[in-house]
Amino acid sequence: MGVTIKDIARKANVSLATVSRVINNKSEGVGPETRERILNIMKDLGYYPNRIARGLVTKKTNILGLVLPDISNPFFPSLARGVEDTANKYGYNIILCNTDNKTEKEETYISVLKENYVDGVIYTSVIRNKDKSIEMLLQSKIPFVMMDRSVNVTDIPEVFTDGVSGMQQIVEYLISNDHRRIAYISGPDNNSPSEQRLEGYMKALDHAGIPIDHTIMKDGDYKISSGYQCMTELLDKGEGFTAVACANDLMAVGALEAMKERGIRVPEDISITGYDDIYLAGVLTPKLTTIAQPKYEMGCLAAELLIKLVQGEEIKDRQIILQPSLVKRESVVKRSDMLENCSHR
Amino acid sequence: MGVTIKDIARKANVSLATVSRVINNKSEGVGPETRERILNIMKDLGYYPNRIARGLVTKKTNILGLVLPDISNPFFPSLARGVEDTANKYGYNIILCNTDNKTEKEETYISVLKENYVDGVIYTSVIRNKDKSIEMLLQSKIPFVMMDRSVNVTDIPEVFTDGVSGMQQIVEYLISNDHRRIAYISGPDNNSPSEQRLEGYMKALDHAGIPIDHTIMKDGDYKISSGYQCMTELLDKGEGFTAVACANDLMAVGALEAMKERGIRVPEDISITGYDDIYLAGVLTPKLTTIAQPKYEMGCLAAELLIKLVQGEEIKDRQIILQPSLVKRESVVKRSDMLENCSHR
DNA sequence: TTGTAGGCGTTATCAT
DNA sequence: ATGATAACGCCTACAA
Repeated sequence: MGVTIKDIARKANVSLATVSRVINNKSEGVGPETRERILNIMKDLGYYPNRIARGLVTKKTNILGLVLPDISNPFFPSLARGVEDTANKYGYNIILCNTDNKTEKEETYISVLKENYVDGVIYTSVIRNKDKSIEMLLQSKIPFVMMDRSVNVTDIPEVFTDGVSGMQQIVEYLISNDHRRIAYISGPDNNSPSEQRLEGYMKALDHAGIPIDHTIMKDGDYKISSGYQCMTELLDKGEGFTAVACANDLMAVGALEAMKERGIRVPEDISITGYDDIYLAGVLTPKLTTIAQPKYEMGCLAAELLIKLVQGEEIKDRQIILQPSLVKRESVVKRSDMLENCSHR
Repeated sequence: MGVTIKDIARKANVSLATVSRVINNKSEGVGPETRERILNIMKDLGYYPNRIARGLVTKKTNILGLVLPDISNPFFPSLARGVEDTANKYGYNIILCNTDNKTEKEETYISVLKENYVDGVIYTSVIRNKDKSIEMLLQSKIPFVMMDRSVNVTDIPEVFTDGVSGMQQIVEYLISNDHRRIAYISGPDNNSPSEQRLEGYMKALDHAGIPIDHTIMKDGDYKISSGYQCMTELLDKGEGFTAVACANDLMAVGALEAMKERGIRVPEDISITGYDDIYLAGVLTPKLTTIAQPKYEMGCLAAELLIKLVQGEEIKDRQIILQPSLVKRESVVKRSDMLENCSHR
């Protein structure tokens, strides 16, 4: 097939070893002139190393696995881009795997990744503590870092953003705008960010001395449709809330839709907030006030951490927690600025 | 490291060859009982094949390269998901590469992909006809299919959607709504879809006997900011157009923004159309009338085609052209329904 | 500085 | 139905 190290060795009248040395430019192991000659021949013949063969002996493939729920979910592309960019920067490539949050697919992919002898994997999984796929990863000794979701197991490297702080910030912002009855549409209960955000919501209310009212809290699943659904229920049965905090932007979109259909104006009648700051948050009407996560950066940091792990570097912090930030736009208004006598019921 | 074929051979008291046979379950080459025994031992020892070693001899890695401009551009995730899903279905994995439309990055990635001996690549590139990276691909004999963009070189397998038909459809829709002065915000000139769409625009006008007026045509680059910029110019200097067709949704977002700032109402004052039907088209206000491309399907078909190529199947159509479809929403209105005496100047 | 030779884990071609 | 054994392309002691 392609030209191999052998071809160029023959043509240069040297041994395979010598060629190999110049390929991996071992500092001083070859005479400057032979090196030159070999380099030229390599260029002439259009030689490029066979990473497969190399991998077989070095046990390194320079490939990283990136397993996440769904690349077509607007939240993940930035993360993926971040890991790809930094992986590339360090000479690694990434294999993309979509799991749809299905444990089964996760396990299958982890297996495949192992078979491919990837050097490491970046993992965004539904798993809670020690799940099977984590166990597989652990015992296979392949380095990995959890991204975006925490598994709450010490010693497992992870990078994610502080969800309780994020949600707390935005709910406190709502409170500082004089809202007291703040409804909540949560995410699914199978992942840590969702849990953290709920905790942040409760913490904010607690700090402000506002009692938790479960009648204005709904369980969503991060999808637009569930935002719509939850908002509808809230509108039908919720008692006099003036604002609603959503666990992600997508659900806010659905909620917005539900309100629009009923002629409820945002933020004049009800204020709403999202979470994630995906790209559509800024183009909605009204533009959505939300919490921005440093997505791209998270991807970069996860990759960086993983690569250090792979290369056996000594690292102090195996847990990187990023801080989210509030981005104020148009969907929240002070309670005193709300339309006076509006009843949305 | 891991347990190898050798370990299990020893434990089963058979030769490597026999084990290999059961691994690749060669139909009948092993006695049913030995097969059974070997299978069990494999399970016991937690054996999984080393694809690297296998690849070295078979020259097959079961890995496909997916090179596209930018996974964080809302247009691509669906495509990527499509190829990943079908690749996975056939037992392939994909390596993701982001090129940012930079020729240099494209070439680098093609090289890397070659070094990794991927079995094939799916390529979304800026290249026009025979560019260097295509040349590399061609001479390296690795199967590839162009996706989303056509290179206009016969014999190169490609799957894309018919851009002239798409734009023609939507402009004709505008015309059927009695619009005669239809502005156009084009895409960058370095890719075929952009060219095709422009052609579709002109064709539609031509069929309707409407003269092309370059004063209401602007060159954008597919980004939100350029939609904003072009619309601003149009508003400043364009003469009495009642509708504007954008070469993609993102630019329509920018254009919408520009109009909103000036208090121009859409579609009451001006109708607008997008192209691509990305996620946000349906959540804008007004909801954007646009052309939908079967993105996910395109990814699937591209992968399917590539895999056939890889597996040496005989294929009749090396070019798959998908048909886009008009999705009518709220951003276009009949000219007679426009606000009477409005002047947006 | 350079060459020899063994081995990485599998598959594949012969034999047996 | 099985077993030797030679590749596959490269790296790496160990020699020279």
